[in-house]
Parts: sequence; C-alpha cells; structure tokens
Amino acid sequence: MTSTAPKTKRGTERREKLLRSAERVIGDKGFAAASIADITRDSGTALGTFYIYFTGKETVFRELVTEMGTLTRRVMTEAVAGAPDRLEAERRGLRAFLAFVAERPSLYRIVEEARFVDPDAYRAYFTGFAEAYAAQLSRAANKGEISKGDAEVRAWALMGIAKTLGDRYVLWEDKPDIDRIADEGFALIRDGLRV
Amino acid sequence: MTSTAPKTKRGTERREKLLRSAERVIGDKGFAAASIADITRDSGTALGTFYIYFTGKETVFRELVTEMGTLTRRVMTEAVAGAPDRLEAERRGLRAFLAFVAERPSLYRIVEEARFVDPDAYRAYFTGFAEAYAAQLSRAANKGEISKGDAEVRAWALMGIAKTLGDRYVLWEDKPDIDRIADEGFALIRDGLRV
DNA sequence: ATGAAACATGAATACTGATTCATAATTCAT
DNA sequence: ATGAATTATGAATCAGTATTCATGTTTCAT
Repeated sequence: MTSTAPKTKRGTERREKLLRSAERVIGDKGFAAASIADITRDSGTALGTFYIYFTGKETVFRELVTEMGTLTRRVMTEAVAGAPDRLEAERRGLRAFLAFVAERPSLYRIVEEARFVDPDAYRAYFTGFAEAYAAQLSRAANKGEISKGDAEVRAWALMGIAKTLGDRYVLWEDKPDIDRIADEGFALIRDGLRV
Repeated sequence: MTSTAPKTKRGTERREKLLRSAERVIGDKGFAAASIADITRDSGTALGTFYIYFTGKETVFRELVTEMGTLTRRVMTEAVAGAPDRLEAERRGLRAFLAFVAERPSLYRIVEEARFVDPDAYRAYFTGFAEAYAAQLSRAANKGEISKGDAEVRAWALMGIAKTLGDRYVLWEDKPDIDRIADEGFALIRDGLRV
C-alpha cells in the first residue's frame, strides 16, 4: 500500500525522516499548500527521493492518518487503564486526549483534514474509535457505573466534546491550561446542565 | 470585498445563481477539487462570467462561510425564541441545528472546510457564535435554570456535540432520525453520565 | 574486497486549472 | 429609440507543482 518497506538501515531512516517532515509540513500548511518539495527540503533530501518511499502525496497523508489512529488508541487505552470506574475513566481520557493534542498538534490537524482529503480514512478512523468507545459505555451502564442511554450517540457526542475542546483550547491557545479545561469539560459530562 | 454589487436585475440573478452553484459544487467535491469551470458549468454560464462577480475562488468561499454564519444565527435564534427555560432552549436548539444541517448539507460542509481553507473566517465564525452562546449560558446559570460552570468551556463543548452529531448522523446517514438523535443528545446534555 | 541490489539526485516533463482579456451582446436611463 | 454602462463569452495565457527518469552513489551479503 505504501510502496515496499526499505531494506536498508539508511532506507528505514530516510523513510522515517520523510514521514516526520510530512507530518510537520502538512500539519502546518495543510494538505493542499504543502508541496512535496517542501517536505523533501524539510527533511534534507532530494525531491525524487520522496517517490522511492511513497507512491504520492495522498499516500503519506493516509499513512499519517493511520499512524494517528494507532497512537490515539494506545494513548487512550493507557490513560484509562486502571481507572476504578467509567466516570473516572472519562475524566482521565479527556485529559489524556487534550495532552496528546498538545503534544502532536500536527498529527491531530492532519486527522481532521482527512475528512476532506481522504473521507474514507477519516470515517474508518472515527467509526472504529466510536465502536470501541460505545462498547465501553454500554458495559459501564450495565454495571450501573453510569446512567442508561444510547451508547453510540453518547460516544459520538463525547468525542465531539473532546475534539472541539482540543481545537479551541489546545490548538488556538499558546499556553493551554489543559487541567482546567479537562475539569470543566468533565463536570459537564458527568452532571449535565441540570441544576 | 466581493467585488462590487451588480447594477442590473440580470446581474443580480447571475450572481445569485453562481453563488448557489458554488455552494453545491464546493460542498460536494470540496474546495480543492471544485474548479471554477465546474461552478460555471453547473450554473450555465461562461467561465469568464464568474470573474465579473467574484475576485476568485477563495472569495466565493468566504462569502458562503459568512452566509452560513448569518443563516445559522437566524435559525438558532428563531428556534430558541419562546423557550420557557434554558434546558428547553438547548433541546430545541440541538434539534433545529440538526435539521438545518439536513437542509443545507453543502453549506455546513463548507463551514467545516473553512478551518483549512480560510482559518480566519472559520475562527471568526465560531468565536462569535460561542460568545453569544456563553452569554446565554451565563444568564441561565444566574437565573438558576442550569447549574453553575464555566460558560465558555460549556459553550464550546455543547457546540462540539452538535457538530459531531451533525457529521455522524445527518451527513453520513441517508434517512437520519433527527428527533431521536436530538433527544439522546439532549439527555446527555441535561443529565450527564452520572447515575 | 566486490558487484548486484538499494538508494539518491534534481533537471526535465506533464498536466491541471486559475485568471485574463479582447470582443460581442444586453440593459436601461434618458 | 438610443448609446453609455453593464454584463457575457471562451480561447489564450500563466503559474505551480506532482511525478518521472536517466545517471550516479552507497550498502551489504558473499
């Protein structure tokens, strides 16, 4: 799918370097404005080298989306592991997500842009995530840790909160106060608006 | 900003026709893939005619974003007017928003793509909206209609829910059951996950 | 140590589509 | 009814950049 794997140490390193440059450049200027020349310049290689490792611009892009998928799942799983109940898991998960956005803003922007550049990849990414999320919520509801409700709709709504807070407070802010945002967001998730 | 206003009945009509074609085509294929030729073809005019009414591709785009801003505010204001309290306003607002997305999916997609095509317009759009929203939440909290909490963070979180549910259930679904989604979403907004 | 396979290079190619412009048709105030 | 202003046309121009490829260089299994 992404051409063949390198067979040399040098090759492996070059490929990785190009991938990181692609993340930086595309995340920075956006898919359309980012040129292959930008990417190879950033990584200190010749223009043609890019095509040794990737079939084209969309290919790197897709690979970055996939990478983000893997990473996010890992981060979230680790963050939530060991939480005593679902509510605590939600709190930790939200915080971890915001922290991850702060750490890899480019990767996060790329996933969001995938909605327009590669809708299928985008859909696959979030559908997969939502399924796992909904399953957790279902289980928690059955155990009585949270109230009953449509797990799928809830999963998407909760992902929406995380995404939007990430956009607004992590990407748009210079020194985001992640703990505060996560706390406020979690309060809403737990209690709703009701008095 | 968007070149000068037409001075003829014919001119006004052509401009409007082009704007609607731009909405359809850009909303459909996305900004990058939509060509001016696509737009003029869709509207049954010659290629050059486009440039009589708009300075360029980004200009129509920006105008569509602005239009969406105006429309959304109007729709939401009307939907919420006359609600007995804030919670009921939230319920009606969410439903109205989802219905609006169903009615003008292209316009909605365009606003979301603005994040990448014209970040400033995107930011202006949502910041303005969020400010008004937060003000309403603050007022409601003071009146005791909803619990206390950071109104700004809440506004963004609630917008996030609406946006994501709109994406998932209105744009991705053939026959979205808007009432059901709105009800489920509202239940979460009102009560949270807590038992 | 060596040569076949892998990798690196960047100038040249190819293509797409935005924008311009000279020319023609239409509108509408007088 | 008329002509100056407005609008319509689409072929030609222009620009940018993705991708290829012929030519070196480097790696590494033997």
